[in-house]
Amino acid sequence: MAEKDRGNAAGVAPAQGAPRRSPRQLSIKDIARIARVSHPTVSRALQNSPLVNAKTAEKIRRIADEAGYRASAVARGLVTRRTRTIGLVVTTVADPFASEVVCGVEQTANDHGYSVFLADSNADPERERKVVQAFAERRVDGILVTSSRVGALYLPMLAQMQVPIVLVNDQYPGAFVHSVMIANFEGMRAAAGHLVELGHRRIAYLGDQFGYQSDAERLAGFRAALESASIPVRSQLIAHGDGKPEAAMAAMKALLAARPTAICCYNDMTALGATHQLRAHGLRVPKDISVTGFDDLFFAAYLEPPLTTVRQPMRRMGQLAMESLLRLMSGEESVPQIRVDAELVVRASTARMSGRG
Amino acid sequence: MAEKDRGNAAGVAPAQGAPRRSPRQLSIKDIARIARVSHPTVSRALQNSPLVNAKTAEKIRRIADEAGYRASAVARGLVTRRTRTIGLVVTTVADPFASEVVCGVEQTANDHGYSVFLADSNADPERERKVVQAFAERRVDGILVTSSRVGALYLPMLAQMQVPIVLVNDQYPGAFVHSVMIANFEGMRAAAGHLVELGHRRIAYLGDQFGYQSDAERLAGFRAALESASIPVRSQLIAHGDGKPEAAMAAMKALLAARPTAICCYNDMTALGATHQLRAHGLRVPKDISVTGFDDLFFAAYLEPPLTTVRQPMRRMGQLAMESLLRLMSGEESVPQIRVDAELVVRASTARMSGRG
DNA sequence: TTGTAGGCGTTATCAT
DNA sequence: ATGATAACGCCTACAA
Repeated sequence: MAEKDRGNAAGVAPAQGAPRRSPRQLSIKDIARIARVSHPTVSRALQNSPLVNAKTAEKIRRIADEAGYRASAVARGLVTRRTRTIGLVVTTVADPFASEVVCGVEQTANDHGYSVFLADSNADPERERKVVQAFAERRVDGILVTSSRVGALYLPMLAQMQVPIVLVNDQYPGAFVHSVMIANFEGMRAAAGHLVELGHRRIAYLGDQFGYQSDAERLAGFRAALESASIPVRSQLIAHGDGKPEAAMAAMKALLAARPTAICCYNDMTALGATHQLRAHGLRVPKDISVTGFDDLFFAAYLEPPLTTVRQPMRRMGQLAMESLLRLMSGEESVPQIRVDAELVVRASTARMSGRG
Repeated sequence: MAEKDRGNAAGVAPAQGAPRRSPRQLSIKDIARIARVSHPTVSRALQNSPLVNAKTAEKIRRIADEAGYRASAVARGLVTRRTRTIGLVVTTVADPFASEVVCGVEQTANDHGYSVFLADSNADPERERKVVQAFAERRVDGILVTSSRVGALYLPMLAQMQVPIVLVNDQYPGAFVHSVMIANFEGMRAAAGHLVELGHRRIAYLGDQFGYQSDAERLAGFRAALESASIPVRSQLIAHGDGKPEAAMAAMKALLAARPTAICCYNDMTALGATHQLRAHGLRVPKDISVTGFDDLFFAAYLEPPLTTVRQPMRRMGQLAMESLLRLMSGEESVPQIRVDAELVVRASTARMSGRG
C-alpha cells in the first residue's frame, strides 16, 4: 500500500499503456493519509491553528513540505469566497508612468499575500469592458485602475460586482469615491511659475487631449501662474498632443508659429517629442527656448539637457492606492480622495529668458 | 415564492437587523431557478453547447445577461483543473524592456482567454521563490519568466509543479528547454562592426555584470567584430555596469582612462548613463566619441543625438513566448529555442572617427 | 485535540 | 434535449 501511495510524482516514467502523464497534484487528503490523520487536521496544521497538537502539527508540516504540497488557492477561494486576488487595469504597461505605478502596486499586494491580475486596455473602451468582466469572473476581491480614459464606464459594472475600486490619476474623478491623485494644479502652477520667474512671458502649454481631468487641472494651474503675474493667456500658445512623443512633435510644430520662449509640457513623454521638434528647427534648449515636463520619469535626468520637470512619486502612489484598496477589502473605511504632492525638480532645460523674444 | 427568489441584489436596503450587505453573487442555480431549468442546462446554454434547444438556450442567455450573471472561473477551475491563467515573473516592471515584453504577453494571453498574474522579483532570489510558490498555489497553467537572474532556481520547482515554463532572454538558457532569445551575438557584432567600418579602432564595451549569458553573448559578438578586423581587444576597454544608467556612469568614468573613440553599450539604459558621463567630461557625441545601445527603447530615437542601437522586437518576443506557452499548455510540442533576429538601427550617435585618436 | 459531515459553484457522467 | 447526481479540493461547523 505504501508502495502504491507514492505515486510517480518524482518523474518516474509512466507505466506501459498509460500515456497519461502528470500524475495529478497531491491534495490535502493525500497528506492526511500519509500523516495518518484526517484532512481537517492537516488543514489546521498548515494554518498554524492552535487547535492542533504541536508535535502533530510539526510532523504534518514536515510531511507536506517534503511532499512539496501546495494548498490549492482556487479550492480555498471557492469556500472562503475570497480569492486574495486583485485586478489591475492600465491603458498600457509599456507606458513608463503606468509601469512605475504597477510596480508599487505589485510590491504592496505581494507583501500582503495578494496576487495581481494585470490587464492592458489599450485605451479601448470595448477591451476595457472585457477586461473588467474577466476580473469579475475571476472573482477578484478588488480592482485598481490607472489613468483610465473611460472611468464612467465602470459605474454600472461596479454596481454588479460589489467589489471596491480605487483609481489612480483617473480622468473622471467625480464619478468615483476612491482615488489617488497627484496635485495637478499645484504641480503645473509651480512649473509655469518657475518660467515666469525666469522672465518668460510668451509661455506655451502643450497638453494631452486624452488627459481630460488631469489635463484640465494642469492647464488650470498653468493659467493661474500666468494670471497671477498678469500675463495674458493666449490661445495660440495652447496646443494638445496625446501624451506621447510622436503627437507632441506635431503639436509643437504648430505652436512654433506663436514664437514661445518657454513651454510647459503635459508630461515627460510630451517634452521628449517637443524637444526633438525644437532641435529639428534649430532651436537650442534652454538657450532659445525653455522646456518643462511632468512625471520625472527615469530618463528625465539623463536627457541633454537634463529636464526640468514636476515629480510624481509614482511607485508610492501605486502603494497608496493598494493600501487604500486593502482597507476597503477588509471592510474598513478609507480616505476617499488621496491627494499626493507634486515636486518641481529644476534641472537644465529651463533658463532665464534671453534675446530672441 | 417568486417574490422571495428575487433577493435584493439590485441594491435594495437590507432588511432591519440584517447588517450584512453584499447579498452574495448569483450562482448558476439562481439562473436555473429563474429560467425553470436545471443548472446543468444553464451551464450548457452558456457554453453554447449544441446539446441544448436553441430557444431554451436563447432564453437562458437572455436571463443570465439581464441578471448580470458571471460564471465563477474559480469554481470552473476547480472541476476542470485548468484555470486559464498564467504566471508572469519579471525582475521589475519598471524596466522598459520588461514592460514591453509584458505588454506583448498580456495582449496575446487575453486574446486567447487567459488572464495573467504579474509578479516582480526585484532580482531577489528569495522573493522569486515566493512568487513562484504563489503561482503554484494559484494553479496557473503555465509560467513565463523574463530576464531571470536565477533561472537555475526554477528546476526543482518546475519538477513539482508540472506546468510548462517559457523563458524570455533568460540568463541561463542551458538549463531550460523552452525560451525566446534575441540574437545577442549577431546584434552586438553588427553594432561593433558598424563602428569598425566608421574607422574606429579603440572601441570599448560597457556590459552588464548581471547579464550573464546575454552579456557573454554580446561581448562575444563585440570581440568577433573587432577580431575579424584584426583589432586587438584590450581589457582596459572592457567594463561592466548593471544595466542601469547610474552604474553605467561609474563604469564609463573608469573606461575614459583608456581613451576610447567609440563605445558599445550592453543596452540603451547603459548608453543613457554612459552618454551622460561623457558630457560631464566635455566630450561630444558623436564628434569626439561614438556610442551604441541595444534594445531600441522608446526614447532612443528622441535622445540628443538620436541613439544608434540594436533593435529587439520586445513586444513580439512577448507574443512569441506566450504563443509557445499556449502550445505547450495544450499538450503540443513547441520549438524549444526560438531565436529572434536583432536589427541594427543607425542614428546619429555614431560617426566616422575624427582627430582625437 | 481530533474526526465527520456538509457545502462552496461549477462541469461531467450518467440516466431518462 | 434535459435532469439527477457526483465530483473537484478545501474550510468550517459540529460532534466525539
